[in-house]
Amino acid sequence: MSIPSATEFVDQHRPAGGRRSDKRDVIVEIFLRQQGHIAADALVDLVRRHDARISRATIYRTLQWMVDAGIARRVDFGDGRFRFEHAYRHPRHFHFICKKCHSSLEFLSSDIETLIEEIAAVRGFEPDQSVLQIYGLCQGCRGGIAADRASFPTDAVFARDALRIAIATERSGREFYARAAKLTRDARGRRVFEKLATEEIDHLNRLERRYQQLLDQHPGLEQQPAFLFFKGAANGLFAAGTEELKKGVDDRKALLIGIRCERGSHRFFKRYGERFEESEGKRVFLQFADEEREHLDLLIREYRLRAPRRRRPSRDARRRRA
Amino acid sequence: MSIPSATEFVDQHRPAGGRRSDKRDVIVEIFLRQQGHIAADALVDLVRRHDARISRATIYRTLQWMVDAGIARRVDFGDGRFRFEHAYRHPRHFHFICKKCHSSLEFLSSDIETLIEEIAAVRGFEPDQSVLQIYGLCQGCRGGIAADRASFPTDAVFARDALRIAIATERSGREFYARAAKLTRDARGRRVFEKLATEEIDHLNRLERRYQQLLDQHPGLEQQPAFLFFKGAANGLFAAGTEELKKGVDDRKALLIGIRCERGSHRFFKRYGERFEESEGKRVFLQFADEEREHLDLLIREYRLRAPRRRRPSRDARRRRA
DNA sequence: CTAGGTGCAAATAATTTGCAGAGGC
DNA sequence: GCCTCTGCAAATTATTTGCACCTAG
Repeated sequence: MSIPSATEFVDQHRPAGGRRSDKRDVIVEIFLRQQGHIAADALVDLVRRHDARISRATIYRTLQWMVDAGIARRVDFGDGRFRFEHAYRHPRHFHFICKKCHSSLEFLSSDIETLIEEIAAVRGFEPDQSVLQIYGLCQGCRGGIAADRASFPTDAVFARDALRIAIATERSGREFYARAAKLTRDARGRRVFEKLATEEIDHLNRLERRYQQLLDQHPGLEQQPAFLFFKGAANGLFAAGTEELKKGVDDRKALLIGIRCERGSHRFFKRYGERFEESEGKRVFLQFADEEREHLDLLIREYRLRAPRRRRPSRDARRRRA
Repeated sequence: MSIPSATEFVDQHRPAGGRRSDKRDVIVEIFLRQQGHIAADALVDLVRRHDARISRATIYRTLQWMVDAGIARRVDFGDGRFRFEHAYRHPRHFHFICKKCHSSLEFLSSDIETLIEEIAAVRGFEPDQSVLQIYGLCQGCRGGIAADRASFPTDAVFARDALRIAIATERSGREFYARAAKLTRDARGRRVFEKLATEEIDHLNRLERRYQQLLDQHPGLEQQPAFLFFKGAANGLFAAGTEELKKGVDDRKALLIGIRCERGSHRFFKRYGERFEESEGKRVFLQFADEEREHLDLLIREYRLRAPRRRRPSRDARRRRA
């Protein structure tokens, strides 16, 4: 389950019944080396520099082949020509497009995607892919400081942001459980929350170590602007639990609240992670989802072990028995 | 300040130093009669049916002229040709595009637009216009019931949705003030909240009358699917106030809370209304914004009138005086 | 041997432009 | 009369295709 190399990535996507060809391999290889998007014509230039005998038609055909195979995506900035960007370690995303210098910034927003899905459901539409392009002026062209166009692999930034979301989620979980422990009078319930809080701290530490590792691997990564924006993920998950705390909570109830939170977290990360092509970021999402799932299973087992508190049989029952 | 007719709309947008021409007028007139979007070629057919001597080039040139003047918008569905839609009583919007039957549904989401602005600000980008196209399968092509393609003027649906948001906001305001009145122990504070609640009911009634009027004007309008989606507007505004109620509130504090809520509401509707071309929906937004502003001013005056409660001078002060 | 793959040149398709003449102000 | 608008045909631009040839399996 490790991340494939570029060659493996292409091989995985190669359609059955196709033949190999040196020229196509050259074109694909040069294409995959590109950061961001490239127009067909620009790719022709690049390829020609390498081998002048490769014709323009072949390059167009290969581009089409890559799009069909899922190796490339065709994007349209509305200026009458298509650009292509590769999918290798490069999730689908949205674009800010500068009208002046024609540069573009990439980003993704889980919140926007969630809203799109909600609205589509209301209108009975089954969305398949969304194109969001925001035209305007970039920082540089507005006379501000130009954002550094250092070409970090999107994948690394994506992984970083995925980890940041995971960390934010754990933090918010830790805070919730700590607060819950303070508020809970029932001793057993309190102990459950305390344990949950400790576990969140453990998990948080692990995530933070992994984050640090990633930063060590890519010096300067932390300063890269955000790629993946999210608000709902971390904020929404624990909100529902807060209300219930007021009613007083015993150990089983506490476990139930924990189960609900972990399940929400698990689902969000699972669902979101599944949306992406193989990449470090996808792995962060899915791994975190798995970890939440494990924790969830543990809580469920714990819940089942604790028999419901014996209640004094009701007056009716006592009378009937007598 | 009434809504201009189509002719007035064109005249308002006509650039200075241009000359009139019958042919162009014909093209513009036929174009403005269209619902939804139309490809240049299709417009050529339509215009030719009216006057066969108008050349293709003139129609392309007029289309360009309309886009420059802000009468038309050019939209790109990525299939290699542009479509045009007019701006007259037709706010900018997003599209669901069916990959099978090539139909399209229009919608707008204040929440998505807010998120876009927030993200743009973080990335230092100054957004000017956003293109959001969601490709997939429409209800009809999925084998469900086809949505009725009854061609309601977008403007009417937009106005309806704007009123719905305003009504939802008032409702949530009324509920908040009623709850606040119940929770407030201080008699003067309670009376302030009670008065606010009554005022909201008045306002709500007025809005509902207006809504009914609109429905009477356009039979079948209520059944049209939603065009404008919103979640944040009504929900978010009164949330902050709820926390404060717990701390106990006197009349001045109650007024302050009311002021904050009305101000939030005013700002949202003002800002959102200003984004649109002249239309019934824009008017609903701006009028509602004005009404909130009036209410706000009233509250502020009321607040100023009420002197702060006299406090017993502190022990230090008494000692100093002695 | 045969189904793809490739090169070349020609075709396409939507849109734009040069230029001569028509027409609004 | 001047400057803009219009019609026609030719140009442009990015992309696709027909066809003869090539080559991997």
